[in-house]
Amino acid sequence: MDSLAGLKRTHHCNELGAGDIGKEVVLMGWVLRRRDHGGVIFIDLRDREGITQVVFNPAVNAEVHAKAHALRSEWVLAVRGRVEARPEGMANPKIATGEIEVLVSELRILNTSKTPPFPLDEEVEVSENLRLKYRYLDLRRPSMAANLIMRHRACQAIRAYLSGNGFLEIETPVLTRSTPEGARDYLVPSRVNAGRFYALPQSPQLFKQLLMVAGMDRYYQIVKCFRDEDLRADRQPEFTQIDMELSFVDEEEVMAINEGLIVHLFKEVLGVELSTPFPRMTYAEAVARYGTDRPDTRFGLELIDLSDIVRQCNFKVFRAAVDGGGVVKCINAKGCADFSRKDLDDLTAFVGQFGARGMAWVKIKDDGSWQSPIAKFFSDEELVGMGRKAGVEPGDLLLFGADRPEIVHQSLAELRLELARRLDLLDPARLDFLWVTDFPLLEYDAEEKRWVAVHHPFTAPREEDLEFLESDPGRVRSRAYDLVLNGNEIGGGSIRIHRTDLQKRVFAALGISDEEAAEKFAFLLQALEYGAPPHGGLAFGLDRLLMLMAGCESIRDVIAFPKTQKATCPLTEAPSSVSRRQLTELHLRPDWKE
RNA sequence: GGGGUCGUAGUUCAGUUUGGUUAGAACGCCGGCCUGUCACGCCGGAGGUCGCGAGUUCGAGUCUCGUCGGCCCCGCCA
Repeated sequence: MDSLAGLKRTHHCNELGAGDIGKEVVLMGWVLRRRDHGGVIFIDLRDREGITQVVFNPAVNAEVHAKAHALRSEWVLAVRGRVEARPEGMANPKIATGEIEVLVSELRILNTSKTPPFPLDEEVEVSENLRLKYRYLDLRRPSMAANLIMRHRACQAIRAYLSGNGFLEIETPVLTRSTPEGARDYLVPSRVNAGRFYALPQSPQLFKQLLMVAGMDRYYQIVKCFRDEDLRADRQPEFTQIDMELSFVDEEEVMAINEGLIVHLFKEVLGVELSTPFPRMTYAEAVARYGTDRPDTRFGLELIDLSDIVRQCNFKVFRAAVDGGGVVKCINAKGCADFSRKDLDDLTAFVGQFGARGMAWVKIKDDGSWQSPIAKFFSDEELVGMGRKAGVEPGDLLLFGADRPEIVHQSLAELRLELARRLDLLDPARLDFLWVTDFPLLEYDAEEKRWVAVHHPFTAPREEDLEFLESDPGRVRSRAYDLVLNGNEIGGGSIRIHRTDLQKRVFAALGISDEEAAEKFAFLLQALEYGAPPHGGLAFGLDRLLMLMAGCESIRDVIAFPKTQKATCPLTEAPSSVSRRQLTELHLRPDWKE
């Protein structure tokens, strides 16, 4: 093994090109592949940035060539040599440095390596568990390195933009207090205060409001947040938000500044020019047309409301749904009348996951007649009415949902996406941003038998709806807004309540008593009494945003050290058990078996 | 808490439907040959608790039950 002493790297492995021919250079990196011809030996040398072919020629330097015979995958090398043009017709267009190679005159073996447990050349998919266990190897793979480089550039672009727009980057505590509402907290026991616990923040929500009261005017932070809930492809127990808050603004200004941020980010990182303002849609319209508050607007297949038409019909399922306060809606899958019985059964099972108890369908035949198990239940007038409203043409397929609105909306919204996947309607090149506004302030939680905040309890209600806060809470709209990209919620925020009296009224509407509010939120209510300015903000889910920008299927691919679906880390084997003594110090008595 | 799916060589997989000789392939690895390759090529070789545990059977990678783990989803995630 050799020393680095006296040798300095001159270039990364992506840098050299035809313009460098003749230069003496020093490269350092890992052996990606070796091609040993017995005579000449080629090594693809890889570092974070790219790949360069280095050549050992026995005719040029027999000693160095002999040494190179021993090289194996992932050994760490320093090479000194001259940049040479590749022989005529030997250029490799697949790599950035493909026009040249480095003819090595000095080889130093800085470290050897065991044979890696999986190939690092991206030719085969490797199980994610193994990748996570050897994440330091997985991250050497060019695509993963590129994701982390992109993440860095995104964070730099975000900081530059926000700093340039008067935002201060201010850190908030990670050890803070548990507050009711929202996700389950990660708790940290206090050694110094027996029986007391810190909570890791679900978001810096209250601190950023306090910073507004403190006169900081504009705050941002790229910050870790923690939620102890079950994981998904786009959900990790710790994740990163771009968090911000602004004083003396209304929702228009918050949205305008964030459109600017997104435009800047996509230009800097992806070189994509976006046009603003982004389209907007109210929550009510989004749910009515798409069944969801985060519609993917890259394709049609919108929901069509037939409730009024079938109100009196003879099909019991439809009539009962409407009579019971539900709705009947359909999707017109244009040109899908050739779906087989099995296709329809699959789709019925698919919507079943979301609570739909069945799925009626109609195929429109070439002569315009309806082929359907349920057609016989409808009058001509009803058939004509439905057909007209759904815009049917021969060859179309109508798929129906009839139930409580939540079930119809969720199942048809998911069905719409499933159809789009099957029909290949999701254009990966398109970036459809959409602001969704006018969310309801509260929704009724049947399980808890009380009203809960749709966004969070500090969201300001719309002034003109305030009169209904006590009499008809579900009717009150909030000053909240979400930003949606291709059907993914990438950010959300609101104008906050900045007056104590209103905050107390909202707590009351949420069934939080004065005593409980005083106990849990005293610091916030008190702060609002000392000249809190009008303020509002927004937070982006950075991991999710980067996942979409990188075209990945999972946020794990844009996080250096993510956790598995069971919230474990195969690399460190966290979470781990701890010593009896540590528990005792924390005043915890275990009730589990070792 | 629930549903689905996967677990076989270092890796990616086939074999499981219908139980039956010595569990295969490709890549990787090791050795040999090879001076223009770039997923180099040619020859040879090593490498397996079939996730784990019970059960059924003359016999289990294959069937049954349980269990552990990965991934996807529902619930949950203000």
